[in-house]
Amino acid sequence: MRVLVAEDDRGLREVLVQGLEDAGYLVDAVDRGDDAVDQLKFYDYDVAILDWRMPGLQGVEVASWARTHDKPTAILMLTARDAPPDRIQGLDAGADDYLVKPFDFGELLARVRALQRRPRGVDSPVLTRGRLSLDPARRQVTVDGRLLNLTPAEFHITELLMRRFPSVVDRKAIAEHAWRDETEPLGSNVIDVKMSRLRAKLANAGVRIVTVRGSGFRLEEAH
Amino acid sequence: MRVLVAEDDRGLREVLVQGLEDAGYLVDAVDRGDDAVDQLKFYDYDVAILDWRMPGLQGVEVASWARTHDKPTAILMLTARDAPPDRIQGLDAGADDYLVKPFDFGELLARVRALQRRPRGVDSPVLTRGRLSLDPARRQVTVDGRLLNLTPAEFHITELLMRRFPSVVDRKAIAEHAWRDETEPLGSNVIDVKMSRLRAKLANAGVRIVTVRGSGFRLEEAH
DNA sequence: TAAGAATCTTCATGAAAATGAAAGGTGATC
DNA sequence: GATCACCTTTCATTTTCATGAAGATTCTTA
Repeated sequence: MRVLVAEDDRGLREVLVQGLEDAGYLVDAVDRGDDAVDQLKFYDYDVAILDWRMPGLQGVEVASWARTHDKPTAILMLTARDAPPDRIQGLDAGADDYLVKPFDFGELLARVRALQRRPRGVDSPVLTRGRLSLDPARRQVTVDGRLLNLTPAEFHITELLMRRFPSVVDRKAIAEHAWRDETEPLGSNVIDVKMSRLRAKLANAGVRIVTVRGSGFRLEEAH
Repeated sequence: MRVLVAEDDRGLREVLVQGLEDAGYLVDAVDRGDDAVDQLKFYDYDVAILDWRMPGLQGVEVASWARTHDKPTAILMLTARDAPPDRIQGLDAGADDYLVKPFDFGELLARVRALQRRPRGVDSPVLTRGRLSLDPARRQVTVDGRLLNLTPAEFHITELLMRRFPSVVDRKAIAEHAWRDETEPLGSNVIDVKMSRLRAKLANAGVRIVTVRGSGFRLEEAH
């Protein structure tokens, strides 16, 4: 398992490197944010431990760089700041976890283990497909920056189709994710009606809802 | 997106439910660990928020149940205990994240969003034979990238033949996999009809359906 | 609190696709 | 060459899906 440590405080950096190596990890360390980006360019790290504030680039900036460049690396942010807004910013920028300094080293190891355990893909906080993008935090859907006006149900369905892309999403899953009582839509044709409306609204979004007869629906990038 | 809340403190539970619903989630709430397991059995939640200690089953126990039963749900643990050893135990039991009470609600939402990004399950293994390939997740079959238009029954049969390759698949197995009531096709010649149509569609797929008289059918790579 | 707007659901209708029964043909096996 | 298993095509039926419109419900706002 390969781990990247980006921390400008020399003492802490050495503690991290030593401790992680003792725990059996292969560790590379840098002391600047831009150096961290360079490392991420060339190596596939399982986990990157980033300090919140560093020379060069901030931790958040490194995180969102990694996300926008589809890096498979899980990101653990270290921060001295304990104010929630900062943490939220970190998480929404694409960090997978964070830890407030000072921290217990055993806990850091546990969090690293938790991060490497989940097969973490490369989902940026904002889902994008074709010209369409969906921001879960803001609950907004845009096409080329132009805001789409979706109803709650339509939003849920769109989010589900985007998250499951390119898989087929069956009616049961749609019912579970977009209705409080999931038995309700299954007896009627509500789902079909929603799909019809959604298709109309997504008409020019570089994306298309394909029906898979007998199975469900699937999102497809329009050619 | 569907979220499960398991928290025995009524006040906190209601705050969670209300806040999450305001944020657009569909929320189910229980106040016991064993009830949480029941819910997880029945629904595909995207995220489960579990209190550390609850009547019935502890949060950790629910987490490890979910893990051993391959549930796609991401788990966020709530704990009043701030001692590192406990946190470590929670993470190692299969929780994906945890939050120490009292917490900032905005941070909880950010963490839930981070957990939702987690890609679910295993990637669909694409079955390939000859020029033919079948993607179970997309429910589509292609020959050299060209999309084949198969009916549900045809798709099921193709999938079965490919999975069992190079074995012979008997009519009973075909009936079981492609029909809801597997006794139905056995009295008639429906299977033969399907096979005929399928053969036509697979004509140029580098693959052939061979009849094994008296036994069933088998896929064969065309030479 | 009541009016108005937005959203959701049901209904009706039409179209498209999939299915299964039937009938006649083909080829292997004894 | 007779029989049996399988093949193929046709066609009527059934299932599934799409969509417009209207009524019902929920939410917002005055």
